[in-house]
Amino acid sequence: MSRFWKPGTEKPRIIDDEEGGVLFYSASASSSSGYGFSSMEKQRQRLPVFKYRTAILYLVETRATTIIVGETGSGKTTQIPQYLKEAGWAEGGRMIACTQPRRLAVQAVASRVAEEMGVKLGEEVGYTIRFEDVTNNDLTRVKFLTDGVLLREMMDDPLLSKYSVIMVDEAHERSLSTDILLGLLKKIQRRRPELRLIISSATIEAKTMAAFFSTRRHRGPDNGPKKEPAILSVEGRGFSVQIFYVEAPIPDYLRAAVSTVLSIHDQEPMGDILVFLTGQDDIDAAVQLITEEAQSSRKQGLIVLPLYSGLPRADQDLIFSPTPRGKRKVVISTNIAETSLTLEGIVYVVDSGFSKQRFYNPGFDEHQSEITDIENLIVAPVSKASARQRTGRAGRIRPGKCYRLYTEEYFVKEMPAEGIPEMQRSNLVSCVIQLKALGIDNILGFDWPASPSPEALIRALEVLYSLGVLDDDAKLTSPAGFQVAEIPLDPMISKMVLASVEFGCSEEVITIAAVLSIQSVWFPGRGVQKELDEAKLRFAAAEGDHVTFLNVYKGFLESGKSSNWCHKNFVNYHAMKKVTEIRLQLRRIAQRLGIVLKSCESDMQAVRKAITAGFFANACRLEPFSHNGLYKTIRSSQEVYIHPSSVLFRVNPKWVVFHSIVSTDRQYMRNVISIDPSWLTEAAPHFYQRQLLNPNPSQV
DNA sequence: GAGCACTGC
Repeated sequence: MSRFWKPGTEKPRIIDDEEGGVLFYSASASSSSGYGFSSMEKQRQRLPVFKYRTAILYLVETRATTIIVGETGSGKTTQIPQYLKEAGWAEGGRMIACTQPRRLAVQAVASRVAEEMGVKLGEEVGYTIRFEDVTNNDLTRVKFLTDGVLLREMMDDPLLSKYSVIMVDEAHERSLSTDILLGLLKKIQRRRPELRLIISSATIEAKTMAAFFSTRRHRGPDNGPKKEPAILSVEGRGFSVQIFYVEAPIPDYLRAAVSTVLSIHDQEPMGDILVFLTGQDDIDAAVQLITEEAQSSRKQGLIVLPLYSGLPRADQDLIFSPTPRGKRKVVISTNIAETSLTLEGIVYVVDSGFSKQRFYNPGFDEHQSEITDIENLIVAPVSKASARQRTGRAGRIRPGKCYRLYTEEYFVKEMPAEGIPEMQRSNLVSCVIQLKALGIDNILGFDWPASPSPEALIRALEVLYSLGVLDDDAKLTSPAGFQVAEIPLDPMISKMVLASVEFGCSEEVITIAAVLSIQSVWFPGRGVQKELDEAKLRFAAAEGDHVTFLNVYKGFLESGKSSNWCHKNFVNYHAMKKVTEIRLQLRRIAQRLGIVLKSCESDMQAVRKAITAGFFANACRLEPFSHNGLYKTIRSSQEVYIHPSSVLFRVNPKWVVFHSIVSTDRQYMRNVISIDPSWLTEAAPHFYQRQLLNPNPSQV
């Protein structure tokens, strides 16, 4: 392999900070390496990361793990994989991998890199995301993929042996799959000392990450790479953003945001405004208030647009249309604009300091009044890291301004430095089964970048045990456990799919599984509620929502997958296309697993039994003499109601199972199907004892 | 008769 620093040039300078074996590297100010003359090369050399090229390659060669802290615009994501390739890390049939948390980013980065390298996408440079594998086994040397896909690859190749370097990008986001991946990569490193890791993060939290990867206690052979990770900091290329705080805490961030927008419009030069609020309700209200205020005070030139993921596609696209001359665009957004979408042309950011965050309470205390074992969405303060990210959105085209709707004292003294990793805020059922499938037996002792609570892990193990996926020794059962792990769905849905074989309705249940893994089959939008309700009635099935989905899917197929048909029936065309994609993938996996694909035609009892086999833990009984539709869960007697969007709303069958709960002032069951209670004991005799089911037989 | 931050396989 070639050497990475040029012979005769100065060796990279390394400064030891004497803390935990972590090294900081400081690049010499200029880089004189004259290489490449094309304009593409010149563009590449102008990126901030370029002057660290030698340093990065030096560290990757000498260290098992290198942590790169880089702000946006540093060029690290597109350049580092190319540096590695140029330095020979993809020689001898080996590959360089670079992971991203999101599909769109994978596609965008891969095509950019292919373009810079002057190769056809899918050959030397390729990418893999769910449903799309644009790689070539013989040719691809640099591969971009989502971290979820890399995790799946580990099921076939647990040591990821074809990769010489794996770069995990956006690690600061601490997503569930990034954290699982990091934990597993650390394990792989012990077995494969030649494997190099690059962890790329936007925040200084890098030190925590370095501590995680530091393995000085287990000294390896002296000839291998040094085990202590190095941290290298690469500056970004954003413009400066001036930050303003409120002087005293404000009671109502919605109104404060509205008035801030109006005064920016009054007093500041042209430039678009991005406002971060928490959710659809706040955003729609703010859009209306700003529009009204602007009209009543005859302010001209404001284009106010909402932005959240539930918005119809066409409305989302409005955000990207260029602002007409003399106008000012105001985008009111959830934190979708913090990471997933980048808006160009933003000069002003207004940050409420809040976002909706998922929290999970595994709930073992039976006396607590709040509902447990449910993921909840709660409005909570953001972290400093998020606040900085939001601020940075104002400095992409020229120096900008950021208005924080909280005090500087709050920011400095009270705002947490980092958000809580998703691992510590989620139900871990999927996560645990993935580790089990990779042969990690001691889940409680697994070395996580951020340990989840033992309660959450135990709860996940319990659920998997009750599904028959884990045995008494907490090992995957065969074949059910291995099959459930192989199916890329929530384990309860996967179990439902497996059970459908015995009831002869796998074709129908696979459709239901696909629908349950997307947001909604219905077209979003509150303005057309009445029409949507009427449209739903055309498909409504007495059995419940799952059978209703089958009717929608059937109609969609009979229309020839027509977008026009969807439009007429208030069905979301993009969602239905995704359903057909997921369905195809599931059919392929089912065939590989030897699952018999069979339709039960109109036998909906078979379908309901299969659903019960996966979701028996979500069984509920209507309270006797209940006049307002109060149900109680069988497992823990928690009070729940059927959501008004369900076709079973006000129908209130005696026994139901639900797919999920939305928790507001009440707990609402979403996607509900009526069942016969005897199916519960058939599906999970160990879980339901007969006496629990029939405390009062006369009322059943 | 009510309300869904955001990803991903």
